[in-house]
Amino acid sequence: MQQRRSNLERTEATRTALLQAARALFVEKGYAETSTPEIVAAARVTRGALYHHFTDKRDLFLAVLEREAQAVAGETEASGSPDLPPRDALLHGSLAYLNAMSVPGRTRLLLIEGPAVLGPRQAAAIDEAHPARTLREGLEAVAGSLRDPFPIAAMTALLSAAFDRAALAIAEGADPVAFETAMIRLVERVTASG
Amino acid sequence: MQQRRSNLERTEATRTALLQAARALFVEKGYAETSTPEIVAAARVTRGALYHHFTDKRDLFLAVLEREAQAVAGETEASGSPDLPPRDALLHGSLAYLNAMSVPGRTRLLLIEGPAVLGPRQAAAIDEAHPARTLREGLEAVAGSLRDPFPIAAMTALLSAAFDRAALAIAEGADPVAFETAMIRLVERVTASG
DNA sequence: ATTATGACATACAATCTGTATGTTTTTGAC
DNA sequence: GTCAAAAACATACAGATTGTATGTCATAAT
Repeated sequence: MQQRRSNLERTEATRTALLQAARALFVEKGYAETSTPEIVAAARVTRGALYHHFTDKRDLFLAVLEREAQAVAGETEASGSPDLPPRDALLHGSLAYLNAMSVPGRTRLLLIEGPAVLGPRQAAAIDEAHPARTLREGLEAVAGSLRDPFPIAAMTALLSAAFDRAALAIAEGADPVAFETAMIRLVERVTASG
Repeated sequence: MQQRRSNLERTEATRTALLQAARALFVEKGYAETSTPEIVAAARVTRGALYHHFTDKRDLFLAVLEREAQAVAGETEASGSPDLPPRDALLHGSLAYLNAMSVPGRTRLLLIEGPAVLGPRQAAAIDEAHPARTLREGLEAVAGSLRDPFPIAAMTALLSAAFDRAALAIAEGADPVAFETAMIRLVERVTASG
């Protein structure tokens, strides 16, 4: 009755089953309120499998997060419009990011649970891997044409936080248009040459 | 050998002992990694006392948070400078807030653990009780003199998020001046009439 | 075919949380 | 001042959770 699957296939199958089940539960109930017995039950595996593939619950959570962050990166990048003037590219990317973050559960995982479970440092590192880095590069691209410059790294962090709050608010049911408008306004004002 | 303390004194004493011990441990190790046996040991009480005064661990955490939020409110308000023009008052209050948030542990409690433990909704409610409300009122005060208006509620949320990130970054060791500069720049640009 | 390795499965020890049930102070009436 | 009621604890306990240790079975390597 055995399927005669290769080890690679077995690993792949149980890992993704665990990641999907864990993601759903972490989104629904949060990290702390989700138990490993629940996760393995949903994934139809045993705890032995979990602890074979991940060092602990936190490690599983980290894997879920990295996967999610990569999905965000992919989706925003996919919406990339090449050969736009820097400032327009920045504004365009802003909306793409908010759109990518509107996938259910994403804000809770990346913006709420992540920092608490992994600590602000590691969470910031994950953010810096793409969203924050992209934003910073966008700001650098327009900074050249500004009269009085500003601390780019700091401003990147501040705008990044604003983006995240906008995503969070939209996910919580706030009016998307209002937040998109406010966010665009913010970026426009900051990057205005005047 | 009994001290013959009144019930009010007893309650007050153990409650503050618990709140102080809990605060220190929550700051040091986070909410999840702090156990109630640890807390009561540090406070020199028993778990019975804890569960007599608070319904559960989360309730104790909530009490710690509200205390901390009130301290922030008090400190920023104390630095209040009456009869300043609205825009100057806003800028002045901005720095006061960042200053108040620089008390060790405050960012971790209010900005990291809080949202994760209580959920973004309740955490936002605590924020709205003073910092966000103050900011919104400040924005409303200057909004009148702006050419094209913006969604004030949304903009309040975004700037509030930026403030919090600045506070967090400074607490993590980033250059305070850079972040204060960037933050002031942000507020100035948004509230600029042009 | 046989052995080694990877992929699990099961059992266990240590904790932790919340509750239930005692015990000791205070308090309030008499 | 005495005594009952209530508040303020203290102790014991049940249930659940985490990580580990150990055992088993499928796959891979020789």
